[in-house]
Amino acid sequence: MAVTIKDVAKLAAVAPSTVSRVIADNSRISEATKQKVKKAMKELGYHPNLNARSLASQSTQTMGLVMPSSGDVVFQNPFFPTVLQGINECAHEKKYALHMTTGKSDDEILAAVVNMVQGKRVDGVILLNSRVDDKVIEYLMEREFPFVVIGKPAEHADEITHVDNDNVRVMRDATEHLIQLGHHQIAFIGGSRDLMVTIDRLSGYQQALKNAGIPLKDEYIIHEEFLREGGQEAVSELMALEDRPTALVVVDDFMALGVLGTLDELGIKVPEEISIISCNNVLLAELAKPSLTSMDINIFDLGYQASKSLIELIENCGEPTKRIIISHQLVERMSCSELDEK
Amino acid sequence: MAVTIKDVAKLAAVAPSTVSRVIADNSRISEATKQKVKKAMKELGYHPNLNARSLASQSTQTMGLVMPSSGDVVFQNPFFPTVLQGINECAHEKKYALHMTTGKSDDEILAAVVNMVQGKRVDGVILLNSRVDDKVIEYLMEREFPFVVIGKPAEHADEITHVDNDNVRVMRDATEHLIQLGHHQIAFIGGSRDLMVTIDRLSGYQQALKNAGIPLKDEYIIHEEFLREGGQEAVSELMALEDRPTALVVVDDFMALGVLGTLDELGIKVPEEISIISCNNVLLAELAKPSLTSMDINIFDLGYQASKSLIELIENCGEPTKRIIISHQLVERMSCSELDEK
DNA sequence: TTGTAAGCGTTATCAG
DNA sequence: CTGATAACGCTTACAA
Repeated sequence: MAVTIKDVAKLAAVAPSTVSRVIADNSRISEATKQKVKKAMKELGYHPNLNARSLASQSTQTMGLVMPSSGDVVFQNPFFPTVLQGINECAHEKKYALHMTTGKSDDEILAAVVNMVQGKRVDGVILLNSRVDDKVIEYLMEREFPFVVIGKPAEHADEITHVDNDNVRVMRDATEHLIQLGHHQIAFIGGSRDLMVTIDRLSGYQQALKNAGIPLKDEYIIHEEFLREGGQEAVSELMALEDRPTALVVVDDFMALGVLGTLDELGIKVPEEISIISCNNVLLAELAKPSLTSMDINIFDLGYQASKSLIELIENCGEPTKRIIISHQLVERMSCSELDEK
Repeated sequence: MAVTIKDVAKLAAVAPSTVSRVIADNSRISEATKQKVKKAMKELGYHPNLNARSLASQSTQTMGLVMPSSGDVVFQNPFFPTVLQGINECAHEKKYALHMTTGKSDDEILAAVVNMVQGKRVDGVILLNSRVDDKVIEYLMEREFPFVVIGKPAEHADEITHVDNDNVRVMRDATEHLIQLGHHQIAFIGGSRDLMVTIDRLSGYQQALKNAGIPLKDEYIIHEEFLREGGQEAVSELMALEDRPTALVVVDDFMALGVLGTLDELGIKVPEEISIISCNNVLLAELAKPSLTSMDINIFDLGYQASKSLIELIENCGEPTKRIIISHQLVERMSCSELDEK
């Protein structure tokens, strides 16, 4: 049995409650006893039992992280380590710990969330992925449990605190970059249609074309079920079109890497024959060959701000629901070139 | 205040302890009351308070994960999501939850570990990276706290339960594959010299050459400080050698991707002019261009077994320390070719 | 088979 | 400023 607050109290010849006050750094306590108690704590190597504390204080100083289903390929995306880093940094500053949850299926994840919420293991929750028809969101809203989502929630977006990029602008900016380089035939490659990112980015792409007076073509819009097999064919078909695109906007670096591979197999040179711009700017973008011009969406900040907002939500109960937008910027590399034919 | 065991007891007209027994699925309890209690629980939407339970039972059903320092580039390696997936799967089967820890510095991480261990937030710990002179290991050993490490611990390897690949063989097999393809001039590209993986894999490389009667050359051994800047030059120098290697073994797919990039800039074709084989076989290997022949080290299993061993360690106190070796196998893709010059 | 009651290690509410 | 003492919600002997 470990050393408890009582042991410390005994050694310091004070009451347990006094020790507790010293730990909490309570104002009304004489410097003398404070030192005495601290000395006793050091001497015994005291460390508070957090379960007991949580039980008594009804707070855990812990936040729950809900990852996407681990079976999902998205899970492999380097997006997550980075966002985690941001979350952790802010959590650490505010002395919060992290409790994690994944699962093979959505039901499994929901069960885990219920368990950590009702089990009082966490004070709030960060959702790292929002999907259409999300049971977890539904559950948390119903219980009025503090949570924030990273990305835009598919439903009730204005009742839910979330941190996101302005994905419409992200993609509009990306597309405009291509347009400025002289491209008119620009195709869009996105992921699953019921991801909000995809939806927003698609609309940004469409806006940019519209603004530039370039007609939209259905054949220029592809939704691969995220990398792998399917993508290959889709890209091949795209390149087989007689008015083959001269440029591609891709919603994700990881996906762009796959596209790059397919293009290579088809013997199409990037950026000489076709330009590619993608989004997120993960480490991969730099390593790809050619290195990818990508829209940096400041993933770290996404995590940091989410963490920060959650803590605010937890600590000041009346906190209004917020929508926090993280900035983005173009990072030019080698995958785009000017179109100078005619 | 949420619904407690007492509320259930009252509704079911039994004692709180009876409810507790039903939850624990205690044997000595009549089917009648069991049903009665279960009904009451359902009716009230009862969910146990895990902090209270942990406090009373001195067990948390939670394991702590210690990630590498988040500043570290290693953190970005797709290795982690996969290993996490494995850990989670087994944890889930055994009804364990996951508590996570990262930090910017080693001290920060150690502090977080101390906090979760002494704070009794976890029953055991999995270390996802072992470094030389690891304070965390030192701490855990001293306290005799259950933990397992993924990878080989730098010190006390035979007193520490760990799950690892046979990295010497992994790299020996990789190198032999190249030798079978007719290569004699094979260079080694590894990461930080004080990572056990690097050390083991280097020695596997050396063994393979020795066995084949191929002389070792110092100029053929490179330790990039993991991708980025440094690596570029190192590879360039390597390729500037007059007896330039015809093949490369690389310790990590991510790193290999960087090498591929550099090679491309130098205008050297893979696999025509040089063959590359790497290790780990993460999703990336498939996506690279050319796709990478890689040694699959079954990362998922690494995580799964670590999780399993930790739980054994926690649940049966007398458990002997174990060393678990996960198998590996060659996955051939497009980055290696037969050497047929003369 | 079930109930009673004593912890588990804190915090929090009163008094003093 | 400090000390009792009652929660917090559950488990677990020990009785019955």
